[in-house]
Amino acid sequence: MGIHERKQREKEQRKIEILNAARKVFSNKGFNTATMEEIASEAELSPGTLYLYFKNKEELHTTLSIEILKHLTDQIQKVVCQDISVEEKIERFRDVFIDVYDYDSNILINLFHLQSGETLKNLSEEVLKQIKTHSALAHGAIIDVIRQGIEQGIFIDEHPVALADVLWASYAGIVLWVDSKRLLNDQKDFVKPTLKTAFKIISKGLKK
Amino acid sequence: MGIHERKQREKEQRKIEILNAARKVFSNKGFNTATMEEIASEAELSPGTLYLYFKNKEELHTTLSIEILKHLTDQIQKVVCQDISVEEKIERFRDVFIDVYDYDSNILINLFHLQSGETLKNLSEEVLKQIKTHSALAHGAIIDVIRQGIEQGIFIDEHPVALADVLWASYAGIVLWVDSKRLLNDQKDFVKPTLKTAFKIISKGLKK
Amino acid sequence: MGIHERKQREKEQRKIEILNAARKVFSNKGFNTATMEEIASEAELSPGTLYLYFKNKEELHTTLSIEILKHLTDQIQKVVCQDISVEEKIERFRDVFIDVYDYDSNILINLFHLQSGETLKNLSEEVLKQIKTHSALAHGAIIDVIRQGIEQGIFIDEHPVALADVLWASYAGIVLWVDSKRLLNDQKDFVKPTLKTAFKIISKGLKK
Amino acid sequence: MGIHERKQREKEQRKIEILNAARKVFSNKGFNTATMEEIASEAELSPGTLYLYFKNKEELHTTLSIEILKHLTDQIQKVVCQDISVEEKIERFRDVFIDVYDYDSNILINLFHLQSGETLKNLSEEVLKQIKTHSALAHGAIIDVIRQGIEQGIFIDEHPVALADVLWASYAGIVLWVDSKRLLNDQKDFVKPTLKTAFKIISKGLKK
DNA sequence: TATGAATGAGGTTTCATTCAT
DNA sequence: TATGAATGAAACCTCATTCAT
Repeated sequence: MGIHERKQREKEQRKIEILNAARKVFSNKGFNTATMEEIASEAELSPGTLYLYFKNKEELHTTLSIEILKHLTDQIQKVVCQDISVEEKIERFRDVFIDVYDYDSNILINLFHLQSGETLKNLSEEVLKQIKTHSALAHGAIIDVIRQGIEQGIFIDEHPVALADVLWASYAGIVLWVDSKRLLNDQKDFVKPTLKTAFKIISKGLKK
Repeated sequence: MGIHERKQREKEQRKIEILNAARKVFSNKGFNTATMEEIASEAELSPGTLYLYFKNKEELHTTLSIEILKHLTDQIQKVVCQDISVEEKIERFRDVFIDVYDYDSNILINLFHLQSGETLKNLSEEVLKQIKTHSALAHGAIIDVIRQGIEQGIFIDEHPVALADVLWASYAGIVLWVDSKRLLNDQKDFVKPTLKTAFKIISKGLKK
Repeated sequence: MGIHERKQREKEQRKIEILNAARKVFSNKGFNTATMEEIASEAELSPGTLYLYFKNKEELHTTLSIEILKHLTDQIQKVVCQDISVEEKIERFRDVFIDVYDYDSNILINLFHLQSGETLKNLSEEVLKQIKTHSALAHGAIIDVIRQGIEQGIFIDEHPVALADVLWASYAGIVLWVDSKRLLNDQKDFVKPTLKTAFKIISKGLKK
Repeated sequence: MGIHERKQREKEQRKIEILNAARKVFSNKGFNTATMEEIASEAELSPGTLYLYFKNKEELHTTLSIEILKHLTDQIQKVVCQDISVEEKIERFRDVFIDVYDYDSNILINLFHLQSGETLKNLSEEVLKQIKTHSALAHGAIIDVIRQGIEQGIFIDEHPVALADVLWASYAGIVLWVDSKRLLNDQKDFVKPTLKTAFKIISKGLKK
């Protein structure tokens, strides 16, 4: 490995460290309450260093959010390609959400906050476009599966986009909700069971 | 009516005007981006006056949120007392949400934001307690209805609290979701149909 | 005088105080080295207060500069309207410069710095337009007088705009120069004589 | 040539490269707006390297300015030694200014900015002394020529220092002025004619 | 009670300078 | 000698809150 390559890799590593620190602090405090100094301190760097890797606070936050959205989209698209039944795919969607929540619960929270109106208003047009694009991919995948279910006569005969919205939004709502309950009650272990119950109910509701 | 009473009433009236202004601004901008000056201007008052009625920005915001929570709780409790079947009650819950969203969509958005972890972390213990209390009432009402459904053998045999969580969280998630789509796409009219579809699916999923 | 009027006047007064403080500090340190805190301190105000009267540092500085430019333009235009000979008008121009320098030497220094390329680059289009407009008025007045001189066969037969440029630029250069000598040598009293000599030479050079 | 000598020469060469880059950037942006990183990038070096050759940003800038001043002084002194009439010497002064402006217009601009009060205030005592010394040489040369003119009865009978000041300051003012007009109007070609007209006027004004 | 000018703490961001490699 | 990532001090600016009127 050449010296240039090594440096490049170190730089990437540093960027990841900053993103990790930022994810932690943003998740704990939210965009406005989090401070760059706190993120720097969490990353064991000085404030100025953050600006070598990200143009400003907003870009740091958005990079984080888009990264999250990409990750989820990838996982969902993988499910669609699998050679399994429609019902199993819906179950895999559930597993994707639960896996991602397990891996880093902040990921999902952050994503769903991004998609709430309040946050959307402060983003640049260009970033909004990226989010729309990636969201469209994820939802497109879900819609495809639901459409298959309707065509096969398994699911109720509604507009597939509306059904996909319900599916996605319910997941999102449940994740936000159980997370806030976790915070309020300092309990941690009822998230997964609740998610499973939720999915079961919604999947069942989708069927004819 | 004595002069003291009249003064008291005027004071209450002024407080309501401030809350109305604050609700508008907080809903448009979010807690951090909204400024006290903006709220004062919306209420056609000076910034200083706000502090005669509310200790600080946080208290103003929280008063608002609790008021919203109370309103929803009231409506839900009214449903529970009605002499109708379990299934009809679930349908009424849906109508309550839709009515409240119709009356002021920001009310619901605000409430669900309040219940997301981000906002919760910045509240005082005392306020958290109030929120917990009122939430408990609303959820208790929903849980009761679901428990009845289970006892009557109509609903699936799961823990009623989990089912209530799913119900509530799905509603919340769907409201946030459709609201963000509304903001992104400048469309307004698909909120109610989507909500109805969502309720239909979830209610159906609850049944045996 | 009504209470509103009095408040308005106080506000104007405060604005003038800030401009005075700013003029002092900017003249001492230059735009970049001067700090808002220093200006605030000079005005016996807190930093935040400055922003109640001026949008930002740049606007404060530019307000100052345009004020200066306006003042000079006014004085020059008054000379043009007087019923005196061309040669006397040129002499009056000299007196205007000397008077303004006498009244507040920083005024002229600031103005000529504004017109140096370095400063111009950092201004907004709108402000540049204002400067161009006011400059055009002042130069227009000077050009008119010179044109009269040429028409009357008193001045050399060159393009009046070029002659006006020379006149103006020489004044500016001499003011900057003697001011820097004043700073370097801590002498004060050779400014006015030098200015007079300069004007005499240039006026003489203009003549046939 | 020994290895030590060669190294020394390389070092000098590198220093000149840095000065060239710095001249370009300072001229474009001014002292405060220019950044060391930009200068380094222009010189195709890393920021750290600049500090091997110059103690800090200030010293880099001042070295540049003094170099410029030296250059102009050299040219002017050469004129003084020539075996030509007083009037021709004054004309040569004009040519020196025009040549230097032609060679690198930024040189003159930079020099005259250095001599404006704003810049002077931020310099160390030692550097000020150097500037004073070199300025004195240039002005001394000009004063000598003017004194000759007075002694020969060609020039008006004023204090030669004042006349030299007028000459120098007018040159400086005109260069700054036409340069700012060039920037404002994106015209390039009226500098030299204006300078020539200016010199003609001032030279004529100097004569009896 | 109502005002609104003033405050000043605290946040984001820049950039001259350093130092380990 | 050369690098360039990292530093951290210091600047601009905002806005919740106060207080004299």
